Amino acid sequence: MENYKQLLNEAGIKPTIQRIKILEFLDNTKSHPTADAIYSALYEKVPTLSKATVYNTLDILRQKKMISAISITESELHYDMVKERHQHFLCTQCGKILDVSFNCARGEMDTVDGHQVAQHLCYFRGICRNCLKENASNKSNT
Amino acid sequence: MENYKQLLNEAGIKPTIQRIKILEFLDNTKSHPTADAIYSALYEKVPTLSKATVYNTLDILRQKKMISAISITESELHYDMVKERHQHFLCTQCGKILDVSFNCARGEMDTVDGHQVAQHLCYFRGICRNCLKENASNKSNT
DNA sequence: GTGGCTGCAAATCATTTGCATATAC
DNA sequence: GTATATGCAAATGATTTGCAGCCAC
Repeated sequence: MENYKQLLNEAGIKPTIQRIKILEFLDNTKSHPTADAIYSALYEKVPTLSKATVYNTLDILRQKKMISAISITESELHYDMVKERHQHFLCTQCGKILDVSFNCARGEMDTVDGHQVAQHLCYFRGICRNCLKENASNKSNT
Repeated sequence: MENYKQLLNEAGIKPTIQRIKILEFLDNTKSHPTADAIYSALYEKVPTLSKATVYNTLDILRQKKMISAISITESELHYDMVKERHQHFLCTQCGKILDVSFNCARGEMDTVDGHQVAQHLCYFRGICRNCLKENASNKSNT
């Protein structure tokens, strides 16, 4: 926990228990949770936590580029701790959002059609390898 | 208008005046409007139009792959008539969403990390060339 | 006539805001 | 001690839903 406190301090964010817990949670999950999922997961440990604080904290962490938002589901935002460059894959069968390693050949480009690119997002949708496997074994059982 | 009627018929969608107008509007704008913008734009021409019908129509057109939704702003969805493959650029200064021609080297790939890719979305954010130009001329005037 | 489509209003869901209280330094 | 953060509840904004009336075939 000291780690996260230090990270927040370094970013100039006052390290309250709520913020530490949210950052810690994001760092230790691969599930790309929504604000609501974060709230639900932390509510037991920090019973006074409010959703407003979760949204507020997510906004601050985003401003400081410590986390990023993923809009792949087109309904609510999912959050991810920013680490190595990676992209996201939404399985349209199980609904999971997975990290995929994919580097666009022109991923480092700084202009497209004369526009200055600051950020480049890439999303994939399809069937994840887990569902593919299950589908295959279900089929063979029939 | 006959054109759009025919398009809808071919897709197996009953061509009501509301649906024809929405499709026509999407085909004739480059602004990637939101559901609300479509409603506002058509309200004069089709005064009985309701937002429920707009949302409903957009969903149907989307199911039939005649239009696509763009979640680049992360708040509301914008809509686009599906034509040649292109990507989208959000100008963080003027807020416009522009089409950009960009083909990812691996854009045609059908798997990433073993997951079967059905759809591949790419979004860019930055400053559009128009704003860049204005910024430059404002600077030189100072 | 009947089924599907529309329009209205109410409901829902994610997110934001206002404000009084609590907390960190 | 003071500024800042939190928590609650109400507000907002996008989207969805239920349902009665309407229209096309």
